Amino acid sequence: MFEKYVKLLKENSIKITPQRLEILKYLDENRTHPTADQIYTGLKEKNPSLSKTTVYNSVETLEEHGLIQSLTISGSESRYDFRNDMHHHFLCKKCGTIIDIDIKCPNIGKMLESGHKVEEVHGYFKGICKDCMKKETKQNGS
Amino acid sequence: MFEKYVKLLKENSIKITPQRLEILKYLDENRTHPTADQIYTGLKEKNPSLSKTTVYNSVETLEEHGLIQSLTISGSESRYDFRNDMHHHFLCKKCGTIIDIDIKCPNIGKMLESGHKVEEVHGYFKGICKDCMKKETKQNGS
DNA sequence: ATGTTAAATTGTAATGATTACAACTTAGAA
DNA sequence: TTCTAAGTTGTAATCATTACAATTTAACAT
Ligand SMILES: [Mn+2]
Ligand SMILES: [Mn+2]
Ligand SMILES: [Zn+2]
Ligand SMILES: [Zn+2]
Repeated sequence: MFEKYVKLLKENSIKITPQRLEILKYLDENRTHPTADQIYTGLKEKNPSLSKTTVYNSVETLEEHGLIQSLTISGSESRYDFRNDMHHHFLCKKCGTIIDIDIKCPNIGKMLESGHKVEEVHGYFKGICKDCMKKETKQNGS
Repeated sequence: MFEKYVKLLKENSIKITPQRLEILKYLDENRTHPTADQIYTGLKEKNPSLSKTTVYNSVETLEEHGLIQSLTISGSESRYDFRNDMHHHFLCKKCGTIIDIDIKCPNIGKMLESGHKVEEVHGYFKGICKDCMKKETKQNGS
Protein backbone atom coordinates (compact mmCIF):
# COMPACT_ATOMS: atom_id res chain seq x y z
CA MET A 1 0.00 0.00 0.00
CA PHE A 2 2.60 2.54 1.08
CA GLU A 3 5.80 0.81 -0.12
CA LYS A 4 6.15 3.26 -2.97
CA TYR A 5 6.08 6.25 -0.64
CA VAL A 6 8.28 4.62 1.99
CA LYS A 7 10.82 4.11 -0.75
CA LEU A 8 10.54 7.74 -1.86
CA LEU A 9 11.08 9.05 1.65
CA LYS A 10 13.95 6.64 2.36
CA GLU A 11 15.73 7.57 -0.84
CA ASN A 12 15.61 11.20 0.25
CA SER A 13 16.55 10.51 3.90
CA ILE A 14 13.29 11.94 5.15
CA LYS A 15 11.93 10.42 8.35
CA ILE A 16 9.05 8.09 7.62
CA THR A 17 5.85 9.05 9.42
CA PRO A 18 2.28 7.91 8.78
CA GLN A 19 1.27 11.50 8.09
CA ARG A 20 3.89 12.01 5.38
CA LEU A 21 2.96 8.72 3.78
CA GLU A 22 -0.72 9.64 3.71
CA ILE A 23 -0.02 13.08 2.27
CA LEU A 24 2.27 11.71 -0.43
CA LYS A 25 -0.28 9.07 -1.33
CA TYR A 26 -3.04 11.67 -1.43
CA LEU A 27 -1.05 13.87 -3.79
CA ASP A 28 -0.16 10.89 -5.96
CA GLU A 29 -3.79 9.84 -6.27
CA ASN A 30 -5.20 13.37 -6.57
CA ARG A 31 -3.44 15.07 -9.43
CA THR A 32 -5.74 18.07 -9.20
CA HIS A 33 -3.10 20.30 -7.57
CA PRO A 34 -4.99 20.46 -4.26
CA THR A 35 -4.60 23.14 -1.61
CA ALA A 36 -3.33 22.41 1.90
CA ASP A 37 -6.89 22.55 3.11
CA GLN A 38 -8.07 20.08 0.49
CA ILE A 39 -5.33 17.65 1.50
CA TYR A 40 -6.31 18.10 5.14
CA THR A 41 -10.02 17.61 4.53
CA GLY A 42 -9.39 14.66 2.24
CA LEU A 43 -7.38 12.82 4.87
CA LYS A 44 -9.05 13.97 8.09
CA GLU A 45 -11.83 11.39 8.10
CA LYS A 46 -9.55 8.36 7.89
CA ASN A 47 -6.91 10.08 10.05
CA PRO A 48 -8.83 12.00 12.69
CA SER A 49 -5.72 13.04 14.60
CA LEU A 50 -4.22 14.82 11.59
CA SER A 51 -3.46 18.48 12.11
CA LYS A 52 -3.52 21.12 9.44
CA THR A 53 -0.17 22.34 10.72
CA THR A 54 1.23 18.92 9.89
CA VAL A 55 -0.03 19.24 6.34
CA TYR A 56 1.79 22.57 6.01
CA ASN A 57 4.94 21.20 7.63
CA SER A 58 4.91 18.08 5.51
CA VAL A 59 4.43 19.69 2.12
CA GLU A 60 7.18 22.15 3.03
CA THR A 61 9.58 19.31 3.82
CA LEU A 62 8.57 17.33 0.76
CA GLU A 63 9.09 20.37 -1.44
CA GLU A 64 12.45 21.22 0.10
CA HIS A 65 13.66 17.74 -0.81
CA GLY A 66 12.25 18.04 -4.31
CA LEU A 67 9.70 15.26 -3.95
CA ILE A 68 6.80 17.54 -4.83
CA GLN A 69 6.41 21.11 -6.04
CA SER A 70 4.15 23.96 -5.08
CA LEU A 71 2.33 26.31 -7.41
CA THR A 72 1.48 29.96 -6.77
CA ILE A 73 -0.78 30.15 -9.77
CA SER A 74 -3.99 31.18 -8.04
CA GLY A 75 -2.78 33.97 -5.80
CA SER A 76 -4.86 33.26 -2.74
CA GLU A 77 -3.53 29.84 -1.82
CA SER A 78 -0.65 27.52 -2.64
CA ARG A 79 -1.31 24.34 -4.57
CA TYR A 80 0.71 21.17 -4.41
CA ASP A 81 1.75 18.85 -7.21
CA PHE A 82 2.99 15.28 -6.91
CA ARG A 83 4.80 15.75 -10.20
CA ASN A 84 8.21 17.22 -9.62
CA ASP A 85 9.30 17.41 -13.24
CA MET A 86 9.15 20.67 -15.10
CA HIS A 87 5.82 21.24 -16.78
CA HIS A 88 3.37 24.09 -17.30
CA HIS A 89 -0.16 24.68 -16.06
CA PHE A 90 -3.44 26.09 -17.26
CA LEU A 91 -5.87 27.62 -14.76
CA CYS A 92 -9.49 27.88 -15.84
CA LYS A 93 -10.97 31.13 -14.53
CA LYS A 94 -14.45 29.64 -14.88
CA CYS A 95 -14.30 26.27 -13.10
CA GLY A 96 -10.99 26.67 -11.27
CA THR A 97 -9.48 23.50 -12.67
CA ILE A 98 -5.70 23.40 -13.04
CA ILE A 99 -4.58 21.32 -16.01
CA ASP A 100 -1.09 19.99 -16.67
CA ILE A 101 0.43 21.32 -19.88
CA ASP A 102 3.25 19.09 -21.02
CA ILE A 103 5.51 21.47 -22.82
CA LYS A 104 9.07 22.47 -22.13
CA CYS A 105 10.18 26.05 -21.85
CA PRO A 106 12.52 26.71 -24.78
CA ASN A 107 13.78 29.82 -23.07
CA ILE A 108 15.91 28.07 -20.52
CA GLY A 109 18.92 28.26 -22.80
CA LYS A 110 18.66 32.04 -22.90
CA MET A 111 18.25 32.16 -19.14
CA LEU A 112 21.51 30.26 -18.64
CA GLU A 113 23.33 32.93 -20.64
CA SER A 114 21.80 35.69 -18.56
CA GLY A 115 24.08 35.17 -15.58
CA HIS A 116 21.23 34.37 -13.24
CA LYS A 117 21.22 30.94 -11.63
CA VAL A 118 17.85 29.40 -12.51
CA GLU A 119 16.53 26.91 -9.97
CA GLU A 120 12.82 26.83 -10.81
CA VAL A 121 10.77 27.35 -13.96
CA HIS A 122 7.05 28.04 -13.77
CA GLY A 123 4.77 28.51 -16.74
CA TYR A 124 1.16 29.45 -16.14
CA PHE A 125 -1.61 30.04 -18.63
CA LYS A 126 -4.97 31.40 -17.55
CA GLY A 127 -8.24 31.52 -19.41
CA ILE A 128 -11.26 29.30 -20.10
CA CYS A 129 -10.70 25.56 -20.39
CA LYS A 130 -11.88 23.42 -23.28
CA ASP A 131 -14.82 21.99 -21.33
CA CYS A 132 -16.08 25.38 -20.18
CA MET A 133 -15.75 26.70 -23.73
CA LYS A 134 -18.02 23.90 -24.99
CA LYS A 135 -20.63 24.76 -22.39
CA GLU A 136 -20.52 28.43 -23.38
CA THR A 137 -20.96 27.54 -27.04
CA LYS A 138 -24.01 25.42 -26.23
CA GLN A 139 -25.64 28.26 -24.29
CA ASN A 140 -24.95 30.91 -26.90
CA GLY A 141 -25.97 28.64 -29.73
CA SER A 142 -23.12 30.11 -31.75
CA MET B 1 2.96 65.98 -14.44
CA PHE B 2 -0.04 63.70 -14.66
CA GLU B 3 -1.14 64.30 -18.28
CA LYS B 4 0.20 60.92 -19.33
CA TYR B 5 -1.90 59.11 -16.75
CA VAL B 6 -4.98 61.24 -17.33
CA LYS B 7 -4.73 60.24 -20.95
CA LEU B 8 -4.39 56.55 -20.05
CA LEU B 9 -7.46 56.64 -17.82
CA LYS B 10 -9.52 58.62 -20.30
CA GLU B 11 -8.66 56.25 -23.15
CA ASN B 12 -10.00 53.41 -21.05
CA SER B 13 -13.07 55.27 -19.76
CA ILE B 14 -11.93 54.99 -16.17
CA LYS B 15 -12.96 57.80 -13.86
CA ILE B 16 -10.06 60.13 -13.17
CA THR B 17 -9.26 60.45 -9.48
CA PRO B 18 -6.15 61.83 -7.80
CA GLN B 19 -5.58 58.46 -6.14
CA ARG B 20 -5.58 56.53 -9.40
CA LEU B 21 -3.26 59.06 -10.97
CA GLU B 22 -0.84 58.79 -8.06
CA ILE B 23 -0.91 55.00 -8.11
CA LEU B 24 -0.36 54.84 -11.87
CA LYS B 25 2.50 57.31 -11.60
CA TYR B 26 4.03 55.35 -8.76
CA LEU B 27 3.92 52.12 -10.73
CA ASP B 28 5.34 53.85 -13.79
CA GLU B 29 8.25 55.27 -11.81
CA ASN B 30 8.83 52.19 -9.66
CA ARG B 31 9.32 49.27 -12.00
CA THR B 32 10.24 46.99 -9.11
CA HIS B 33 6.92 45.15 -9.13
CA PRO B 34 5.86 46.59 -5.77
CA THR B 35 3.26 45.11 -3.44
CA ALA B 36 0.05 46.92 -2.49
CA ASP B 37 1.66 47.83 0.81
CA GLN B 38 4.74 49.25 -0.88
CA ILE B 39 2.55 51.40 -3.13
CA TYR B 40 0.59 52.57 -0.09
CA THR B 41 3.68 53.36 1.98
CA GLY B 42 5.36 55.06 -0.95
CA LEU B 43 2.43 57.43 -1.48
CA LYS B 44 1.13 57.87 2.08
CA GLU B 45 3.51 60.66 3.06
CA LYS B 46 2.60 62.97 0.18
CA ASN B 47 -1.05 61.83 0.27
CA PRO B 48 -1.90 61.40 3.95
CA SER B 49 -5.56 60.69 3.30
CA LEU B 50 -4.80 57.68 1.09
CA SER B 51 -6.34 54.45 2.26
CA LYS B 52 -4.87 51.02 1.70
CA THR B 53 -8.30 49.86 0.57
CA THR B 54 -8.10 52.42 -2.22
CA VAL B 55 -4.80 50.97 -3.33
CA TYR B 56 -6.40 47.52 -3.56
CA ASN B 57 -9.48 48.88 -5.31
CA SER B 58 -7.43 50.90 -7.75
CA VAL B 59 -5.00 48.21 -8.82
CA GLU B 60 -7.97 45.88 -9.28
CA THR B 61 -9.70 48.39 -11.57
CA LEU B 62 -6.51 49.17 -13.46
CA GLU B 63 -5.85 45.48 -13.99
CA GLU B 64 -9.42 44.75 -15.11
CA HIS B 65 -9.01 47.37 -17.82
CA GLY B 66 -5.63 45.95 -18.82
CA LEU B 67 -3.65 49.05 -17.86
CA ILE B 68 -1.41 47.11 -15.50
CA GLN B 69 -0.90 43.47 -14.59
CA SER B 70 -0.50 41.59 -11.34
CA LEU B 71 2.00 38.86 -10.57
CA THR B 72 1.52 35.93 -8.19
CA ILE B 73 5.16 34.98 -8.34
CA SER B 74 5.98 35.22 -4.65
CA GLY B 75 3.07 33.34 -3.15
CA SER B 76 2.56 35.50 -0.10
CA GLU B 77 1.53 38.74 -1.78
CA SER B 78 0.50 40.08 -5.17
CA ARG B 79 2.86 42.34 -7.05
CA TYR B 80 1.90 44.97 -9.59
CA ASP B 81 3.54 45.83 -12.89
CA PHE B 82 3.06 48.98 -14.93
CA ARG B 83 4.05 47.00 -18.00
CA ASN B 84 1.00 45.34 -19.48
CA ASP B 85 2.73 43.58 -22.37
CA MET B 86 3.57 39.92 -22.12
CA HIS B 87 6.98 39.29 -20.58
CA HIS B 88 8.55 36.91 -18.10
CA HIS B 89 10.05 37.44 -14.65
CA PHE B 90 12.93 36.23 -12.54
CA LEU B 91 12.61 36.20 -8.74
CA CYS B 92 15.84 36.14 -6.76
CA LYS B 93 15.40 33.94 -3.70
CA LYS B 94 18.31 35.73 -2.04
CA CYS B 95 17.53 39.44 -2.36
CA GLY B 96 13.88 39.22 -3.42
CA THR B 97 14.33 41.33 -6.54
CA ILE B 98 12.00 40.65 -9.43
CA ILE B 99 13.65 41.21 -12.80
CA ASP B 100 11.91 41.60 -16.16
CA ILE B 101 12.87 38.91 -18.66
CA ASP B 102 12.09 40.06 -22.16
CA ILE B 103 11.35 36.84 -23.93
CA LYS B 104 8.23 35.61 -25.61
CA CYS B 105 6.69 32.25 -24.85
CA PRO B 106 7.00 30.16 -28.03
CA ASN B 107 4.41 27.76 -26.66
CA ILE B 108 1.42 29.96 -27.29
CA GLY B 109 0.91 28.39 -30.70
CA LYS B 110 0.54 24.99 -29.14
CA MET B 111 -1.82 26.36 -26.53
CA LEU B 112 -4.12 27.73 -29.22
CA GLU B 113 -4.42 24.23 -30.67
CA SER B 114 -5.30 22.78 -27.29
CA GLY B 115 -8.89 24.01 -27.32
CA HIS B 116 -8.41 26.10 -24.20
CA LYS B 117 -8.96 29.84 -24.53
CA VAL B 118 -5.75 31.48 -23.30
CA GLU B 119 -6.19 34.95 -21.80
CA GLU B 120 -3.02 35.31 -19.74
CA VAL B 121 0.51 33.99 -20.01
CA HIS B 122 2.86 34.05 -17.03
CA GLY B 123 6.44 32.86 -17.06
CA TYR B 124 8.37 32.85 -13.79
CA PHE B 125 11.94 31.81 -13.15
CA LYS B 126 13.28 31.56 -9.60
CA GLY B 127 16.85 31.27 -8.40
CA ILE B 128 19.80 33.53 -7.56
CA CYS B 129 20.25 36.72 -9.53
CA LYS B 130 23.43 37.74 -11.27
CA ASP B 131 24.37 40.27 -8.58
CA CYS B 132 23.85 37.85 -5.70
CA MET B 133 25.90 35.24 -7.58
CA LYS B 134 28.81 37.67 -7.83
CA LYS B 135 28.69 38.32 -4.10
CA GLU B 136 28.66 34.59 -3.38
CA THR B 137 31.66 34.07 -5.63
CA LYS B 138 33.60 36.80 -3.80
CA GLN B 139 32.90 35.23 -0.43
CA ASN B 140 33.78 31.70 -1.47
CA GLY B 141 36.82 32.88 -3.37
CA SER B 142 35.99 30.26 -5.96
C1' DA C 1 -21.84 77.82 -12.32
C1' DT C 2 -24.86 74.62 -9.62
C1' DG C 3 -27.16 70.63 -8.56
C1' DT C 4 -27.52 65.60 -8.95
C1' DT C 5 -26.09 61.04 -8.57
C1' DA C 6 -23.62 57.00 -9.26
C1' DA C 7 -19.15 55.81 -8.34
C1' DA C 8 -14.97 56.27 -5.54
C1' DT C 9 -12.67 56.83 -1.12
C1' DT C 10 -11.99 55.98 3.60
C1' DG C 11 -11.64 53.62 8.16
C1' DT C 12 -12.70 49.77 10.49
C1' DA C 13 -13.99 45.18 11.02
C1' DA C 14 -14.05 40.50 9.20
C1' DT C 15 -12.01 36.83 6.68
C1' DG C 16 -8.85 33.31 5.30
C1' DA C 17 -4.36 31.34 4.54
C1' DT C 18 -0.21 30.63 6.73
C1' DT C 19 3.12 30.67 10.64
C1' DA C 20 4.71 30.66 15.59
C1' DC C 21 4.92 28.28 19.54
C1' DA C 22 4.87 25.12 23.44
C1' DA C 23 3.43 20.58 25.06
C1' DC C 24 3.25 16.03 23.76
C1' DT C 25 4.52 11.93 20.88
C1' DT C 26 7.40 9.06 18.11
C1' DA C 27 10.90 7.27 14.52
C1' DG C 28 15.14 5.62 14.32
C1' DA C 29 19.64 5.00 16.20
C1' DA C 30 22.42 3.04 19.97
C1' DT D 1 14.72 -1.39 25.34
C1' DT D 2 16.25 3.27 25.98
C1' DC D 3 17.19 7.75 24.44
C1' DT D 4 16.67 11.91 21.96
C1' DA D 5 16.24 14.76 18.10
C1' DA D 6 12.67 15.39 15.13
C1' DG D 7 7.73 15.32 14.12
C1' DT D 8 2.90 16.14 15.44
C1' DT D 9 -0.79 18.60 17.45
C1' DG D 10 -3.88 22.43 18.99
C1' DT D 11 -4.12 27.00 19.73
C1' DA D 12 -2.93 31.60 19.15
C1' DA D 13 -0.81 35.10 16.35
C1' DT D 14 0.22 37.19 11.97
C1' DC D 15 -0.40 39.09 7.55
C1' DA D 16 -2.62 40.00 3.11
C1' DT D 17 -6.89 40.80 1.35
C1' DT D 18 -11.94 41.68 1.35
C1' DA D 19 -16.52 43.36 3.17
C1' DC D 20 -19.07 47.01 4.53
C1' DA D 21 -21.21 51.41 5.71
C1' DA D 22 -20.50 56.32 5.98
C1' DT D 23 -18.59 60.14 3.60
C1' DT D 24 -16.79 62.45 -0.40
C1' DT D 25 -16.36 63.48 -5.22
C1' DA D 26 -16.00 63.16 -10.56
C1' DA D 27 -18.68 63.71 -14.33
C1' DC D 28 -22.83 64.87 -16.36
C1' DA D 29 -27.08 67.63 -16.90
C1' DT D 30 -29.32 71.68 -15.95
MN1 LIG E 1 1.06 19.73 -12.50
MN1 LIG F 1 7.54 43.11 -15.26
ZN1 LIG G 1 -13.15 25.30 -16.90
ZN1 LIG H 1 19.53 38.69 -5.82
